[in-house]
Amino acid sequence: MTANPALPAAVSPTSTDGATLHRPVIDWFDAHARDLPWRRPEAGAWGVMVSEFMLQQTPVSRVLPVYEQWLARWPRPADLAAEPPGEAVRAWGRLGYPRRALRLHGAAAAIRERHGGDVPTDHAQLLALPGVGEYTAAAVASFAYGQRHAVLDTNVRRVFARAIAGTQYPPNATTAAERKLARTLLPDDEHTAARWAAATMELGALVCTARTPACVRCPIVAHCAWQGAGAPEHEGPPRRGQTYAGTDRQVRGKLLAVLREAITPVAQASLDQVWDEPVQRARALDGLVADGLVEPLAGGYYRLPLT
DNA sequence: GATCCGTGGCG
DNA sequence: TCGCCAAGGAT
Repeated sequence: MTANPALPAAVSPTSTDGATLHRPVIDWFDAHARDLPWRRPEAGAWGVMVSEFMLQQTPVSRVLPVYEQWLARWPRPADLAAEPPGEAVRAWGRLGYPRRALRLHGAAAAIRERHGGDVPTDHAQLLALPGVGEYTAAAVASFAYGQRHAVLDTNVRRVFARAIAGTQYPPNATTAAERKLARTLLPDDEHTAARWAAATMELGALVCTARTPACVRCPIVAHCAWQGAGAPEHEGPPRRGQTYAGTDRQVRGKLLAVLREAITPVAQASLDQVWDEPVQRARALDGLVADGLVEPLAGGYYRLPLT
């Protein structure tokens, strides 16, 4: 990694190092961490994994009720794997991105087949599961099994961007420099590293928030490069806004909402009512079928997938 | 690396 | 009101 002339003092050894931050951040976490169900010991690795799938791009408040119902119905991976994938899609409700439900079902099946029904402890084996990427593999290994991994989600990236790099926001896509920084800042001790991972995420979620950070409540504000620089506004191109109205995603959502509520197969004519434009409507439905979220039947009927 | 993939709350 | 944002992953 080459020195960035735009960030002189921010990354210099005179500002701070990881060890300086560990204690105040972890102490703050011990005092202020939310009591979330997937953080309780009884959640187990499966509970942690379910929560991580649901929390991908979805706020905690909306995940909570679905998570409780999900774990009550499918307390082990094999319980979910025994059901049709469409049941996972139905139980997913309105969490959004329903392909996650399909992947979670697929992960449960893989856990049953390849790991004897137990969520694997090995990072590489976690990463090989459907729907498990770099972040989720590290999160499950760290939160469920107490291992030492750099857990780099949007919260942690924002905390590091401000505290270390001195910028308001991290880059749009995760960079090699960010990964290296996260590894450098990771405490040596395994248990402490796992606490650090959870603590930095929580700090980003509760204090170092995207819109209006509560710096007066920040345990490391005295070490924060961004605050030290006067909290400069983000420069450069705007961070990609995601339009939704009128997109295929909206149409897919409307189609799938009908199918989730239906116990019996749904006729084409019923699906046609959710969107006027026929070309886009057909494209959206084809996409759902291609993704395995919808199963086409003879005679123009559709349902959530049984296989 | 850019794009696609849902949904809803909030300032 | 409406753009922004929320514990990403797959292609």
